[in-house]
Amino acid sequence: MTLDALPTHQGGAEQLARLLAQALLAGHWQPGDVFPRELDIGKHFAVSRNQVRNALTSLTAAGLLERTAGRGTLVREIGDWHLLDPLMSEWMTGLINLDPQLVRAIYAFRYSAEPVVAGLAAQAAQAEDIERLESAFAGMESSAGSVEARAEHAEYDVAFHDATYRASHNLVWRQMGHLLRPSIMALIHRSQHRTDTLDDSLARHRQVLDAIRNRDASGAESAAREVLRRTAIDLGIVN
Amino acid sequence: MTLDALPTHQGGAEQLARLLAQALLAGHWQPGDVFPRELDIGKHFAVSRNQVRNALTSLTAAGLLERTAGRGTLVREIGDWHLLDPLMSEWMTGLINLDPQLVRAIYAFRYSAEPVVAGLAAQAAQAEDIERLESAFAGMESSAGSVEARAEHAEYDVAFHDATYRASHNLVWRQMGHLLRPSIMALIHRSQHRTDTLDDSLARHRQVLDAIRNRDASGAESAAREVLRRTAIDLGIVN
DNA sequence: GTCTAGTAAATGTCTGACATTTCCACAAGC
DNA sequence: GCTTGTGGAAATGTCAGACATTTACTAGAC
Repeated sequence: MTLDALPTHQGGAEQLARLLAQALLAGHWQPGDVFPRELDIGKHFAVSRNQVRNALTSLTAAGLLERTAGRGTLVREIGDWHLLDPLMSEWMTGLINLDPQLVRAIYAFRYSAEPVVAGLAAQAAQAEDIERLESAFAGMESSAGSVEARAEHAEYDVAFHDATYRASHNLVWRQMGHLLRPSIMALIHRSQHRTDTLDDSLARHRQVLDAIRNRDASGAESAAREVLRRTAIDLGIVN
Repeated sequence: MTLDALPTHQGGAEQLARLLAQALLAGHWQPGDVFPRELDIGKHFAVSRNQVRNALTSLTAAGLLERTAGRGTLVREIGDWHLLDPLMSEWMTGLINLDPQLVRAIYAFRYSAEPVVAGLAAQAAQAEDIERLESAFAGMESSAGSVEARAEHAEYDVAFHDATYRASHNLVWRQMGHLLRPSIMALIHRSQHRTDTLDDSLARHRQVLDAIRNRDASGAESAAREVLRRTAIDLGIVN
């Protein structure tokens, strides 16, 4: 794999890191491949060696690359990637072609975790948390009708789940929710929402909201599970 | 807070990053405080500005610091820390004086998550997973008697929990377990194990192992909950 | 008083040189 | 023939200095 296939670069080291990372996430290089040298990258994108090094430092920190003085830069295998690294999370945003294996793993995680989180939220939610959930749900409702508002609907959907994690009032879960944002977005974009299934999805979200509002922990748990069952159907994981 | 209270530094930028990060994790600086300037740090530890910048880049990536050209470096509040960053995980290893707020948050997360993980493990565990759990438990048993084997016992304890996460056969949970390693270690070191409580802890771990071996998901869930109740008592969170 | 220009101080960036590590080839010695 | 050592090439790692950019503060003009 050469650099020629990549789009032209514009901006600082962060942009360059994002560009290279997404190329790696899309599988443009195979694990074990040697990555281009610093000087070549710098020459190709017309940036200083400093910028290249800063970018490569990020990719290395995320477990995508392995660098050794004298040998060069190697591409690591998927199992070594730091999926929960915030940088990864950022790079995955807007990336639609996720590995199917990864999609299933993330779904399975959410199916096991999110009911618990919803239960915690029902216990710990405060007024502002309820407000966030309500406004996200209202956004989902208002953007449910039209087809062109699909992106907007996805935003509100993600906001709803994020608000749920946040309402648990646990530092770790909250971060988890933040990190899962792009994954959830990818799942939503993969799931084909027809209008009838959309109504069903809305109804299930509403039950989560109501249960949290009523401080009904076990109700929130089962409602969250129902939301994810709906997601599974839309994803084609089950029928 | 000045730099004078910190131990002397020896090694590269990673060592320096670790040193500064641990000082931050221990709460030596308050959120909002200004962090020492690059040149001062370099002078104090007798390292080049480059090393300092590399170290500070890591701390910034982990959400510990916020740097702005012209203003300087500020310490961010605990809610902004990237607790799930692998770097954090590394820095927390061997650190016994964790922020109490952090200890409670991590414990609360484990109390909500680990039962679910144990349940998944009971469903998905394969022969090698059971083996890992068994050998970890055997190590815990053999090192339970003597006082001098306390560090060894902690190792096996951590290995047991790690094996549980791994047995869930979910990529995300597995990484989660890996990231939680140092936190779990810190929790174990904080908990004062007397010999009588240690027997109790062992018995509860055994129940988790048995439930997973018998593919008893709900049994594993409640057993894992019991293990964490024991931990809570040892931590002094509850009586 | 208020706005503005200027100045100091901090982080960000570029550049070139040098250090260190690794691999490879080639030759010497047993 | 096999090992061993030695040297050079190539890659990343480190350093030092100058310069750029951003920010906050201050002094002065009006």
